[in-house]
Amino acid sequence: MDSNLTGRQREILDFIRATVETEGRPPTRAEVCTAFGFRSPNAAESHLRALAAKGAILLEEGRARGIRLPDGIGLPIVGRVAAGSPILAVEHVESRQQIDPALFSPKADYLLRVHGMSMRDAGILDGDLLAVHRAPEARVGQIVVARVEDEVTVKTFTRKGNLVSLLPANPDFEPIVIDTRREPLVIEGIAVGLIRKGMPV
Amino acid sequence: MDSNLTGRQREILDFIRATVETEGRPPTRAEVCTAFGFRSPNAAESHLRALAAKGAILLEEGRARGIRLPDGIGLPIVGRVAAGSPILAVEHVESRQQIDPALFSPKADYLLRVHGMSMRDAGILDGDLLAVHRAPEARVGQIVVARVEDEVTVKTFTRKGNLVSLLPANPDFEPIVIDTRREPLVIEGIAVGLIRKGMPV
DNA sequence: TGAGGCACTGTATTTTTGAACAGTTTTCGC
DNA sequence: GCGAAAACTGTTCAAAAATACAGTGCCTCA
Repeated sequence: MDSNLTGRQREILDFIRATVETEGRPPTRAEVCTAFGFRSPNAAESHLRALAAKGAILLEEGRARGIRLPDGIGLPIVGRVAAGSPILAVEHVESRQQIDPALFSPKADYLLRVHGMSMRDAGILDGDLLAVHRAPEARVGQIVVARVEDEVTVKTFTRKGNLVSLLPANPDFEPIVIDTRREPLVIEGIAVGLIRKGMPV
Repeated sequence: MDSNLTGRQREILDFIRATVETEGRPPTRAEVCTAFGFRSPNAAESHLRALAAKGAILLEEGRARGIRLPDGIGLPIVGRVAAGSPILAVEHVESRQQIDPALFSPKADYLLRVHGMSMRDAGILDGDLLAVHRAPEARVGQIVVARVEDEVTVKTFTRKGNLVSLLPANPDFEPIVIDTRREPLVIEGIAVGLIRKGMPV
């Protein structure tokens, strides 16, 4: 939806987003012009048309500031991940949650629904939404989302040379040890926070 | 700031908030008129003036939809609560967090910063932000924020007749038992969710 | 009881915006 | 080096929006 934009169109879209964020309303054509130094309102107009044609924005005709940003997208909630497909593939997105990614730091890229109790002692329970920042690498001690043999798992990351250990936080579970010379280990991201909706009764 | 508004002014302000929420931009005078059935744009105009005079909104003159809502306040984060003062007293509010209260259900009224590990086995750790819905009563099994002898504590609520037990979720801690005929027990709210910002390293 | 604030009607005028029409320059794939 | 899309300039005009001015009815409070 957002991907096939030209560089300039992306800049314009970012400006619209920023304006909505900081001023609480979309910009006018004229405001786009001053922001980018255009001398003709039609420069803005045609960019908006292009963005609307690509579905990046919606234009309501005849209304002042009639630019709509297609819905508050929010963070995707990723459920069970099928083997061999990327974690953010559409079929894994259960729903979306309207949350500011910058609530966490570094920013969260998605929320992973946690299955099982293997991280219980780290206060990560079954059903929790783990806020994950996409990152290809991790430091020792960080809680990571990793993919091992096409299984997505949440564990604490440690490493000794080529030997990576993924540690559970629950004595009922066994660590996963991987020799990275033989088996590939894909870090999908690092945990940056957690959201629990509702409390177990 | 928000309190000394007339009934009608409050309605108008709520409408403005709703419009920003659903449409992503503030309403025009004309839109206020149609929403309330006014026949004169000046009805809207004077209400906006009144709201601006009371600081409930900011008006930018000469701009279409030039209504600004003074910043999204968000949920208060309550830190340590001093003895004898209400939990939402200003001096307890560490800061505020821009989160939709309706993320949780029932809605969260504030976020309580958790101190200590007495609820560890319920996945509630030191430093977590507990989303709390204000409620004067609780059902057995719910995790509550309670005030006992001027101490604010988070525990699981149980009751047998006049005997209320507040159970920790950690064997290192002792339950608190209260005879409600003798000691008063104030339920400040029930836990409806949890947010953890950052992960222990 | 009458002065003042609130909540409106009604009309008019100016700005701000959106949007159409007609062109020019640049970039880039082919 | 041709042609098309992208990225603009410049001008114009009508609709949308802000805003001023002149009133009316109702309620409250002194």
